[in-house]
Amino acid sequence: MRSEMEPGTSAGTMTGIEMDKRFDPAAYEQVWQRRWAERGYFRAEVPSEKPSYCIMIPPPNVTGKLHVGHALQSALQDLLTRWRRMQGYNALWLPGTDHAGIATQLMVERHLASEGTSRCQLGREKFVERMWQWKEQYHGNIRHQLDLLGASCDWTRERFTLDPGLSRAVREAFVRLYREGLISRGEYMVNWSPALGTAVSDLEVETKTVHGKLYHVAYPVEGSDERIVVATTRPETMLGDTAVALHPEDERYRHLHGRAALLPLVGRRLPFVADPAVDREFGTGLVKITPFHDPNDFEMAKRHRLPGLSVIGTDGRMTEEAGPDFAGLDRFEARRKIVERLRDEGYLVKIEDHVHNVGHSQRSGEPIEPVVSTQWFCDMSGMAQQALAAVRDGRTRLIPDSWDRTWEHWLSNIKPWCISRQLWWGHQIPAWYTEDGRCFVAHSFEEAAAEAGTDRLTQDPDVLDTWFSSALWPFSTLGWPDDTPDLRVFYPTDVLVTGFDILFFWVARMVMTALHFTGEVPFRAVHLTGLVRDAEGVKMSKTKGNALDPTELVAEFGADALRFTLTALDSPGRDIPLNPDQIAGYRAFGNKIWNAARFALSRVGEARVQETIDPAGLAAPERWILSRLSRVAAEVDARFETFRFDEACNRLYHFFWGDFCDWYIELSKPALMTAGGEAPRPRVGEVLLTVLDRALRLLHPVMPFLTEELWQRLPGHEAIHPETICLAAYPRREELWEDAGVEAGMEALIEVVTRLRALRAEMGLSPKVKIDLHLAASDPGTGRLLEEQAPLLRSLARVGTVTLGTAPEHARRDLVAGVEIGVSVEKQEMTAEERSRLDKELEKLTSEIARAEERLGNPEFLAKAPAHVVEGGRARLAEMRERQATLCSSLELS
RNA sequence: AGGCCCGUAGCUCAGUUGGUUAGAGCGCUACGUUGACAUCGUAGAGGUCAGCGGUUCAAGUCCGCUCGGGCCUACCA
Repeated sequence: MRSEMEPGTSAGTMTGIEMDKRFDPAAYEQVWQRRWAERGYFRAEVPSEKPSYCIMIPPPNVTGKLHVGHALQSALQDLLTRWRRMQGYNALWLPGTDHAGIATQLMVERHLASEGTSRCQLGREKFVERMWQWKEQYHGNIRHQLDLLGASCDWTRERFTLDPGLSRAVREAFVRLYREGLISRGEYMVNWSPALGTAVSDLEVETKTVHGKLYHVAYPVEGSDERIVVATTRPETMLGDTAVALHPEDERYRHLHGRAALLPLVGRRLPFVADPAVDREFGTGLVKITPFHDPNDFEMAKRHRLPGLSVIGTDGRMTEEAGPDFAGLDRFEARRKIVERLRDEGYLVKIEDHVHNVGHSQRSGEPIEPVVSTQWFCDMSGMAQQALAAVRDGRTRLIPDSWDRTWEHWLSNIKPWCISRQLWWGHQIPAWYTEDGRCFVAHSFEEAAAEAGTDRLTQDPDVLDTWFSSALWPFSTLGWPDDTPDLRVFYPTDVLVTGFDILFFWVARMVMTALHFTGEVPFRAVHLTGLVRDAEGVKMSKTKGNALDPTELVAEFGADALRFTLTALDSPGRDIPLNPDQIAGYRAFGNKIWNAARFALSRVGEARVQETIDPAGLAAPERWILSRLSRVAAEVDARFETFRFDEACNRLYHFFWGDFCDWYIELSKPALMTAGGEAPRPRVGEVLLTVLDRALRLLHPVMPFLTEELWQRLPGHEAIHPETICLAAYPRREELWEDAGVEAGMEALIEVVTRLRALRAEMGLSPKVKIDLHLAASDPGTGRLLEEQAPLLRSLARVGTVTLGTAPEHARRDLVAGVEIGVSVEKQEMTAEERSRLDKELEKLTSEIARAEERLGNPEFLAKAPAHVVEGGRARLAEMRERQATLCSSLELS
C-alpha cells in the first residue's frame, strides 16, 4: 500500500461508498501522468530479454500545436504501445519533433515583421539564432500536449530533426547519395514560390481550378503577310518565347515548316518546330514555346535544342531580359500591360473565358512560377523500385490496403526530387565551393578543405527540404549511421501510424531511404488514418473556425473519453466526423465504469482480486460472466492485431456496459445484498472484483487514466502487478472459463427477462404488479438453469411465483429462446392496444413463416445450400410456428 | 483524363469468405428514482440498404451501368 496521499488516488484507504458519485478526470489524470513518468514505466531498456516493439512518432512541428488529427494518431500509437507493453514486450514509443523548415521560418518571419524588423535586416547568423530561441521557447508545448493525452512515450529518447545526431545522419545520407551519383546539382525547371523565395517540390504544389482567360494573339509569319494565331493563358511569358510549335502531321501548317514567326512587340524571330506533343484539336493547333517558364515548353525546347530566356525573376517580377518597357513589373501587372499593348497594336485577336488548373504554392497560396534555376536533385527511380517491391511482397503492409494501387502509381511515375530550398532554417547543404567554382561534397568543412586542397571555401547557402531529414527518421532516431544497440534492438520498427495525406511526402520517402541505407523496411505496417472532420463532415480549418482543439476537449471531457471516441471512430479508409456529443457519450461510459467500480468496492466485503478463478463450483451467473470475459479478451486481442480499433472499442463497450453492468452486476445484487435470505452463491465478490480487474486491464490501452485510478483501488490488485496497471499483464483468452452451455442457458434467462419486461409494458402492468410465471424450456439444460436461477427471475422481472411446466389455459403466452412463457395476472382483459399489437406481430410472423416454407420447399435450395443453413432454416421455422401458436392462444383468450 | 472511397434508421456510422429476423451510438416517444450510476434504468417507434440490370437456390454483401457526394494523381498552350 502506498504511503503518500494525493488527490483522487488514495488507493486502499477509500471504500466504494466514499468515492464520489461522479468521476472527475481532472482530479487524477495528470497526477498519474507525472507519476508514471517519474517511475520510468515507459523507458525501454536495452539490452532486454523481452521481445521488442517500436513505434516512431510522426514528428510534429516543433513550434506547432497538436490538432485533433494528432490526438487520433497519438491515441492509436499509445494504444498499441501500451497493449504490447502489457503483453510483455520491451515497448518503445519514441517521441520527437520536426524543424518544419518553411512553416517555422514563416512563423518567425511574421513575428519579426511585427517587431518592425526582418530576416534580411538581421542577416543569416542572427536570424538562425532567433530561430533556435523560438524553438526553445515553444519546444515544451508538444510534450505538454502529449502528456495531457496520456501518451506513454520514452522521453529519454526524444529527438529533434535538427539535433546533432540527426544532422550527422543527414550529412551522411547526403554524402553517400552524392558519391553514388544519385544526388546532383543542375539547372532545371523547378516550382518556384515567389512569396517564399524558394523552390518547392512537386508535392508542395497544389493544383487549383482557376477561372481565367485564354488570350489569342496574332504572330506575323516572317517574309509574308500571313499571321498565325496562338493561344495563351499567360501573355506575359510571350516575352520569353523562342519558337512556335505545331504538330508534324498538321496539314493546315505544312507550309510553315522551316520558316519562322515574328514575336509581336519585340520582333524576335521564332522558328516553327514540329512536335507530336502538340494537340491539333486545342486552340489553333499552334503553341508558343517559352522554354524557361513552362515545364512542357522546357521539355520541348530540350528536344529541339531551343534557347531559353528568363523574363520572370525569382522575385516574381519581370527581368531585364523582358525589355525596358516591362523590366521590374510584377508578373500580373506585366500581363495587363502586355495585353493592353497587344490590343493597341492590333495583335490581340480575342479573349475567351477559360477554366484551367493552376499550380499554387501549398504554403503561401499564390500561383507557382515555373522557373529555371540551379538546384540539388535526388534521383529516386532506383529507390522507388525497391519501395514498390517492399509493398508488393508484404514486407511493409499498408492498412487499409486500398492504398496499394496509389502507391504503385506514384512510385512508378516518380520524378527527381528537388531537395534544395532557399531558406535559412534547416540542414545547410554539405557542399563547399572553391573560389574558382569547383564543388566538394563532404561530411564537414575540414573534409572538404582537405579534398579541395584549400580552406578558401564557401558553403552552399541552401538548406535541404524538411522531408529529407524526416525521410531518415525511423533509423536516424536510433543512432544511424552508427551501429547502436538501440538500432539493433528496435529496427526495423513495427508500425507507423499517420495520415494518408503524407503518404508520399513522408511514408514513401522513408521506405525508399530505409531500404537504400539499411537494406530493411523502416516499419512492417503503416496504419493510415482518415482525416478528422467536424460534426458536419467539413474539413477543419483555422479560417473556418470549426477546428476543435484537443487540449480544450481534454479539459471538457477528459483525455480518456476523447481517446475512446477517436479510437472507436477510426475505421479503415474513411474520414472521421467528430461530434462533441459523441465524446460526451463516451464520458458517460467513463462514469459508468467509475460507478460500477464504486458499487463493487462498496459491496464485496473482504473479497480480493484473484489471479485466476476455477469456475467449478460457481453458480451460472458467475460462470457466464467469466465465459463472456474470456471471449471478449480474445476478440479484443484479435482486433488490435488487425488494427480494427473501432471493433475492439465496440466489444469493450458492450461487454462492460451490457454484459457486466446491465446483467452481471444486477444478477450479483441478490447474492451480495444478504438481506433477502436467498440461498448464498459462492465467491460472488471475488468474481466481481476479478472480472472488474481484467476489464480494466482490457480497457487500459484506450482509457489509461481512469483504469489506473480505479485499478489501484481494487483490493488485491497487487497480486496482478505490485505497482501499476501499465505493466500488468494484458488479459488473454482463458479457455477454462469458456462454457457454451452456460452461455446458452444464461442467454435464455436474459431473453426471458427481456420478454417479460416487454410483456409487462404491452399489457400495461405497472412495475408494482407481481406476476405469476410459468416456464417450459425445450432444452433440459436450460430448464435446469432456469429452475436454479428462479430467484433471479423474481428480482429482475418482478415475478411473484415461478412454476416450471406448461402454463394454465388463461395465461398470456409467449415463446422466446426455446422457452415457453406463461404469464398469469389477476387482470386478464386485453386492451385494444395490446390486441392490435399482437395482431400486427402475428401478421408479420405469418408472412415470415410463408417465406421460410417457400424456401424450404425449394428443391434447389435443399440441394445446393450447405447443411447447416438448411437445418438452421428448419429450426427457425419450427420456432416461428410454435410462437405463432402461442400468440394465437393468447389472442383467443380475450 | 486515370485511379480511389462513400451513398444502410432523423443524425453519425457498423455490417467478416453471399446464408435465417439488417445492427450500434446519439436523437425521439412512453414509463420508471427500493439497494453503483438521471452522465441512470426498462420498453417502443423509425429502414423498398441511392437507382436499374445481371450472376446465384440465396445479394446490403459479387458483377455491370446510371445518379449523387468526397478525395487523389496527371494535365492542353
